[in-house]
Amino acid sequence: MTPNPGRQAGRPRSAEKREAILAATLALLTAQGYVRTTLDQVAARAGVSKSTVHLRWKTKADLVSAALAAQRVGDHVAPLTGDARADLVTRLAAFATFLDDVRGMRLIGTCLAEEEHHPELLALMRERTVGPRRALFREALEQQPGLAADPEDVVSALIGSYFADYYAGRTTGDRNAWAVRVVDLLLGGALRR
Amino acid sequence: MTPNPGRQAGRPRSAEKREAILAATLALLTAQGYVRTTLDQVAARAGVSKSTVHLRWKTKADLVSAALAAQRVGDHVAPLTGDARADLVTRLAAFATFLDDVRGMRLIGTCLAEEEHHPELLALMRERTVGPRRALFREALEQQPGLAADPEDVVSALIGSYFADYYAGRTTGDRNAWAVRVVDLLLGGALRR
Amino acid sequence: MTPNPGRQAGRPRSAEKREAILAATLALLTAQGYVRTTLDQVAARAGVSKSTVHLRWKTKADLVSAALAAQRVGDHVAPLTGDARADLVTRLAAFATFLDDVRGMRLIGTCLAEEEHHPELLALMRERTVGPRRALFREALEQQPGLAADPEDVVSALIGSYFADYYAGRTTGDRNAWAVRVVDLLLGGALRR
Amino acid sequence: MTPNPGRQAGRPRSAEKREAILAATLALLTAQGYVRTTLDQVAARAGVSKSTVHLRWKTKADLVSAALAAQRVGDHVAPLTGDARADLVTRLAAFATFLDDVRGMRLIGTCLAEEEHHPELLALMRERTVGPRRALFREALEQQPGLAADPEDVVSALIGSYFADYYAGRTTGDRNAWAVRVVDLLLGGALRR
DNA sequence: CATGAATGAGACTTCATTCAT
DNA sequence: CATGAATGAAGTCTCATTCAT
Repeated sequence: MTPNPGRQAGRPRSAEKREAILAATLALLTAQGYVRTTLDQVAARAGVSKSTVHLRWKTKADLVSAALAAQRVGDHVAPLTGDARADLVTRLAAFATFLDDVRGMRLIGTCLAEEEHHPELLALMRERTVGPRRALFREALEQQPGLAADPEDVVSALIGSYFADYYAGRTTGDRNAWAVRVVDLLLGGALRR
Repeated sequence: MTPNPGRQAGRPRSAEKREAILAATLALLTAQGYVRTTLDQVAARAGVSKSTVHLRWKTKADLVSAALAAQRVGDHVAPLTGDARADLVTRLAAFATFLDDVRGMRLIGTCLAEEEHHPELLALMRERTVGPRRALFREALEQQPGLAADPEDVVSALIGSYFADYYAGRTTGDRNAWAVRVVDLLLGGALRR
Repeated sequence: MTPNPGRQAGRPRSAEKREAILAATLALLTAQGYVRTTLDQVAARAGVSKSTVHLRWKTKADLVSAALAAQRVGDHVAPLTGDARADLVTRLAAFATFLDDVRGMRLIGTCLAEEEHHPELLALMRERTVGPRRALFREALEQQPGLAADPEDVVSALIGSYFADYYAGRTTGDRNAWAVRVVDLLLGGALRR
Repeated sequence: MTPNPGRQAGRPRSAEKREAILAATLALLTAQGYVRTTLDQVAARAGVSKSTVHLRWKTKADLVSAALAAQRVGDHVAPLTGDARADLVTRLAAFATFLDDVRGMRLIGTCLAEEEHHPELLALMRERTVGPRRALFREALEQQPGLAADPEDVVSALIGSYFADYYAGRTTGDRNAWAVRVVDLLLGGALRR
C-alpha cells in the first residue's frame, strides 16, 4: 500500500528553482525589507510561478526564514596568522566590505523592525549570522596575549563601530585604513600613553 | 505658537491634535515599523479621524517625517562635570537606558530598512537624533586631556557597542556597570599595560 | 473633545447602496450558493466598489448574514377569511409560487450545505423566514374546528410537500390545483371514507 | 469487472482505490458541500495522490458525479408485510434514521445549491436516490385498499415532512413515534371523524 | 500506473488616498 | 475645520488542472 520508500516517486523538486527563489528573496529583502517584499516579486525574479513558491514554503514568513537561514558566513575567511592585531584588521575590513557590498544594514534593519511581528527573523540572524561572525573576531582576539577586557565587549565595539558609523552616515572609502584605526583604538585605547 | 486657550475663534484644539497625531505615529512606528503602521491606527490612537491626519500631512511619508523630526534629544541631559570618564559613563548609561525604554532599535531598524523607498527618514534621524546625540558624547570626550584617537571613532565605538550588543542579543541588566566597562575599554584599551 | 453626538458628522452612508448590495448578495446567493458568490460579483452587480462592501460588513459571512436577515416574509399576505381549508390553499399556493419565482430551493440548499462552516446562515433562515412562514400556516390551520393532529406536523407536511416535489423533480404547472390537492390530502387523509 | 485478485498482472489495487476515492468524495461532499471539497482532501482521505484521482476522472465534477452515482439505496430494506400502514411506518422511520445518520440534508443541500453550475448532480440524485426511495414508499402504499389520493402526493408529504422538520429545526428523538404520527396523519387526515 | 512538481486564475481582505457633507 | 464614505490598487494564499519522472 505504501509506495516504495527507497525511491522518490514522482517528479523531483528542482534544486535550481529552490536556490533561485531563496536568492531572489534575500535580494528583495535586503532592498526593500520584509513587508514591501511581495511574493509576486520573488516569483518573477526567480523565474517561477507564485504557486511554486507556496508549494515549498507555506507562508511568506517561512520563505523569508528559509532565505535568512540559507545565508552563509565564513566562506573565504582568511586563516589566522598568529598576529592578533593584523588578523583583527583583516577580518574587520572584510566584514565591513561585505556589509557594504550586500547592503547588509538594510537587511539588519528589517530584522530589527520586524522584531514585533516576526521575532524569528532576528533570532535566525543571531543564530546563523551574528554568532558565527562574532566567533571569527573572538578567535582572532584570543591570540592576543595580555588581554584585560571582556572579549565580547571588544567584539561588540569592533562590530558596533561599523553600525554606528553607518547609522551616522559617516562614509569611509578605505576600509582597510578604517579597520586599522578601529582595531588600534580598541586594543590600545583612546588615551596617549 | 500655541493658540490662545481663552479664545474660541481661530483653530481650537489644533495644536493638541497635532501633538497627539505625531506621538501616536512615533509610537506605532516604533512598535511596528513604517509599512505596518496604518493611518487608521494612527487616527484611532490619536483620537481623530483619518481625514484630519491627511488634512495636515499630505501623505503618509510626510506624516512619518514630521513625527521623526519632532523627536527631541537632549532633554534632561546631565551637565558636564569636568571629569570626562565620569561624564561619558553617565551619558552612555543614559543613552542605553533611553533606547531600552523606547525600544529605539526598532525605530532605527525601520529607518534602515526603508532607506530604499524613503531615504528621508534615515536622513532625518541623522539630522535630528544621531547628530545631537553624538555631539553630547563628543562634548564629554573633549574634556579629556591627552586624547590620541579620532573622537568620532571613539563616539562610534561607544554608541556602536550598544547596537552590536542588541543585535547579538546580549542583554545587560545594569546599564551603569555596562557603561563603565565600555568607557574604560575605549579610553584604556583592551590590553594590560 | 467628543464631536456633537446629536448630529452625524461627515458624509452619511448611502441607503441606496446598502439596499443594492444586499439585494445583489441575495440574488447571487440564490443563483450560485455561498462559496461561489464572490465579493467582486456582489460589488459589480450593486454598482459599488468592493471596498464599499467591506466598509459596511467586515467579512463575507457578515454580508451574507445581513442579506438573509433583510429578507422579509409576510408582505402581501392575504387576510384570513375564517375558512381554514380555503385559507390554507391560498397560503400554500402563494408559498409555492414565491419559492418558484425566487428559486428559493437553491438558497435553502446553500444554507443546508453550509451548515458545517456557517451554521448561522441556517439559523438565520429559521428565525427570519421559516418561523414566520410556518406561523402563517398555523394561524390558518387553527381556524379549523375538530383538528385532531399536531398542527406542527400538518404544517411540516404541507410545506414539505413542496420540498419533496422539488427534490424529486415533480413539476407542477398550476400551483392552485396543486395546493388544493395537498390541503385536501392533509385535512381529509388519503383513504376513502 | 473486478480484477482477478489472484494475479499480479493487470492493474492491482485499482478497484480498492476506486472505492476509497469515491467513499472519501461522498463523505467530504456531505460534510462540506461541492465547492469546499478539494481534490487534495479527497486524495489525502483516500490515501492516494491527487494525480491518481485525475487519472480516473477527468474533472472534479466527473468525480463527484461518480460518487453520487455509486450511492446505493435499498440495501437492507425490510420486506413488505401486507399491512400498508405498518410498512409505511417502518420504511419512513428507516428513511429518517438513515438521513439523520449520514447527514443527508447537507448532501441534498449541496445538490440543490449547485443546480445552476452542475445540474447533473441533482439529476443524478433524482435518478439514483430519490427515485428508488420513492418507489419503496409507493410500493408499500399500493397495498392499501381504498386509496383515494394521488400516491405521489402522499409520498411527497411523507418524505417532505422530514425535510420540512429538518429545515425548521424541529428535532425528533424517537424516529418510530414520529413515523407513526406522520403516517397516521397522511392516511387518516388531520380532522376528527 | 502512480506520484509529486508546477502553474494560472481567482478569492478575500487591507490600505493610502480622494470625495461629499 | 473636521468627519466619515468611497475607492483602486495590491497582497497573501487556495485550488483544479497539467507536466515530468
